[in-house]
Order: sequence, then C-alpha cells, then structure tokens
Amino acid sequence: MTLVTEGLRTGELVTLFGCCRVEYDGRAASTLGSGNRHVLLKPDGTALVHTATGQQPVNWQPPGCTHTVAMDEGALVVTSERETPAEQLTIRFESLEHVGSFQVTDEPEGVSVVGTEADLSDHLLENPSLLESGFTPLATERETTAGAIDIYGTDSEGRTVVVELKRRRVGPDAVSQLRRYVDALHRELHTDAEIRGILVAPSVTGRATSLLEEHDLEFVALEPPSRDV
Amino acid sequence: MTLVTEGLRTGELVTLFGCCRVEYDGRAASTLGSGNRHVLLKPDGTALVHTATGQQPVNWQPPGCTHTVAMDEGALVVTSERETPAEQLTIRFESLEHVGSFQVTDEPEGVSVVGTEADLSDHLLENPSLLESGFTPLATERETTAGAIDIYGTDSEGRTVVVELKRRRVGPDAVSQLRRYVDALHRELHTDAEIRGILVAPSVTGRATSLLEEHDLEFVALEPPSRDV
DNA sequence: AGGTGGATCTCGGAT
DNA sequence: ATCCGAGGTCCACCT
Repeated sequence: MTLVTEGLRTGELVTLFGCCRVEYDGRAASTLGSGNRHVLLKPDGTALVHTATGQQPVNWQPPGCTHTVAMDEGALVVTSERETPAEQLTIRFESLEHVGSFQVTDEPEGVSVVGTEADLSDHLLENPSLLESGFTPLATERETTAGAIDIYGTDSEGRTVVVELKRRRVGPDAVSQLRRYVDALHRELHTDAEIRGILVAPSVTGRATSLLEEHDLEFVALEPPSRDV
Repeated sequence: MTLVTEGLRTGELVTLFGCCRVEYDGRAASTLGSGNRHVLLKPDGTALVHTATGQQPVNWQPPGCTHTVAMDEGALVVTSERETPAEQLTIRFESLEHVGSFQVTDEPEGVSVVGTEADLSDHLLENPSLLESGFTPLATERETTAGAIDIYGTDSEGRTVVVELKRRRVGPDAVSQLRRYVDALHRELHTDAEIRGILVAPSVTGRATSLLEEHDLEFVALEPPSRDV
C-alpha cells in the first residue's frame, strides 16, 4: 500500500499482480469477475488491467486519469477516474502477489516507424511514374469539403487525379472514402470534366473491387517501401 | 534469466523492467532507442513493451508468437516472433531492474460489457417506436452484397427501411456505410421503390449531416441503454 | 473541445 | 485463411 501510494506520488510506474475484481463505468459499463491479473499504473494517468491472454487490456483507463489507492475491509482498492467524459475504473484486490514501483527516467525520443502511409506517400511523390506514366502530383493533404485528399495531381492528359493511399490491403471503407473526395471535388470545381480517383494500396478485397468498378474508380497496387528491400 | 525461461516454459506471465532498446521488423519496421520500459510476456505469446506514457504499448507482438530469452555479451535479449505474417520483436536489456513470473490460474469468463452496439440494437428491437411510430423490424444482420444490415424492416407505409446503428457519435464513414447498404438493396430488390436509410446514433458531426442530406438518408438520435438509467 | 482518418490497429464472427 | 465491421478503440494532427 505505501509502496503504491509513494510510487504514484513520486511519478513512478507502478505494477501489481494479484487476484482482483474490476468494475468500469463511463462511456460504457463493465464487470469482471475474480481472477489473477496484472495491473499497470502509469505516471501520466494511464491504467491497464491485463489477463493472461490477448494483446488488449481487459480493462483500462486512458491517460489523464487520477489514480488513488485505499484499503477497504482489508482489501487493496485501486481506482482511476476522470471527468469529460466521466468514467471510473475500480480494481479490488482479494490477494496481492506482487507490487513494484519503477522510476522511468528520460524518454528522449519516441519510436521511429518505417512503412507507414506517410512513407508510401513520400515514395510515390518521389516516383510519380509508380502511379502511372505522366502523373504529376500537385499537392498533398489538399482540403475538400469532404476532407483532405492524400495526393492531388494531374495525369498526362491534364485530368484531375485524386489519390487515396493505404499502407495495407483495403476493403470497402477505403473506396467510399475515395469516392467522397472525388464527389466533393466535382462539386467544388463544379465541372463536368472527368476527375479520376485512384486507390493505391498493396491489394484490395473482392467487395472493394466491385465498389471501385461500380463507381469508375481505379486501383494501383503499391506497397510501402523498405519492406523486402 | 532462469526465472524468465522457467516462467515462459511453465506458461506463466512474465514481467520485466529495465533499460532496453527495441527493434521490430514485420508488417512495418521500427527502432526504439535506449530507455526504461516495462515488458509483459503473456503465456499466449503476446509481448507488450510499455513506456511511462500512453495507453498503447510502444512496441508489441500479437498472441501466438514464440518468446525466447538469451544472453548476448552479458545482455539479456528477449525475442518474440511469428510467421504469417513474418514479424519479429527484439528487446535488448542494458540493465534489468526487475523480473517477475506469475501463475495465472483460471479465467472463468471474460468481461461483460454493457452499452455496446448490440445493446442499442436490442433496445431498438424491443421498442421499435423509438425509431419512429409504425416501424416494424423484420431482420437483424440481413445480408446484402455490400455486407450485413444492422436492422432491416418496414415503415408505417410499407417502405423498406435500412437501419445502421452506432453506439457513439458518428462521422462520414458511418454515412457511407449506410449508403452502401441502401445501394446494394436497391440493386438486389431491383426496384425503384423508395428505400429509406436511417442512421441511429447519439449524434452526428457536421460533415456527416451534410452527407446524409446529400444522399437523402435520415438520422435518429438514440443512445445505448443503461447509461444514466 | 471537437473533427477526421491512420494504425504493425486488435478482436470476434462468419465464410 | 480471408473478409468485414465493432471498439469504452487509441492516437496525432488540425481547426
């Protein structure tokens, strides 16, 4: 108990393991019966409750919450809460096998990831012919009333081209997204001239292919760089 | 080292804390410089690397991976890998402040959540007039070529109604989803008769409202039950 | 504070 | 295995 309160007070990362029940009430509500779990309390107000399986925590509280620790009828009770939106997590331990508190010093810079959609965008902007011969990019993140177009440009015949990028295989949602942008451009340029919409991704699902054809949109297969390179 | 290998071998949940570098290569690739982190190795093959901030792990490996531990030039190195897709996580500790291994007994049943989309669906099916007077639900998860319609029914005048449910405030994506279902039904029933598409959610964003009007779709404000109840 | 879309999204269900 | 959509998604970025 003291270790936990001291750890939270001094901005340390606190870990607990033991048999507990968990209750949540906020954006939704949930109950979790008694069982052994690992609890992680971060100095930024994050709380995570992990069982033996699954990548996702079975219960959690996002950053910005306030953790408190108390004893109730001999049981250690950890609560984490916030307002806006109002939500509260309560962890009641029936037994406690382990408590740890660790100072986390610096975090000079975060993780650097390669192979994102931004990398795919850079790759295509440096080699516009990867889309097709004669493609000329004019802008990235070009705003429309429907949202920002990933890459905006013209083709060899001067037609407007809307490119939507995805780093992985895509389904119907990406096609709809592309369609919204093309429709919005038609409206804004109030032209009947052809506007081409091209989806760029490693591959597409069957329904997405049907949707593309249905709406006269195109697909170009392209993967984010520096995989298999 | 022995504690970790024994813990992994006997299907325990293993925790480590220390200064480490992390490398990932697989669906993408990432590098993480030296710093203090909390590592969680689950018996189902999940690996999680947490820094002091954020709800999401800075690096991870999904369930089904194989964890291995080795000493390399005096440093503890944890690797977690899988094939299909091929990806590998490598955690090299420069110092190790803590190692724990915990037996996780039963997990009788998972967490029970209230306030999901399914609850909203049940709520609406029990009280069809919440959508509008005269609404008659006929099916849930009705299949179309574009996917499954949340609730399918008819209105007081016998018109077909497609209902798309969302448990929270929605944006343009939900409108496009509804639109795909309505379009698909038009095609399948090959009728020119009116098919109404109704989005049911607590609220909608501005762009979503525009999209709804643009495509003659409707909105009904409704929240999942048992909040504020 | 809200809107929008990406993510090594994860997860579950269905095919 | 893939497809599809939900999620207390989280998260960064922008207005």
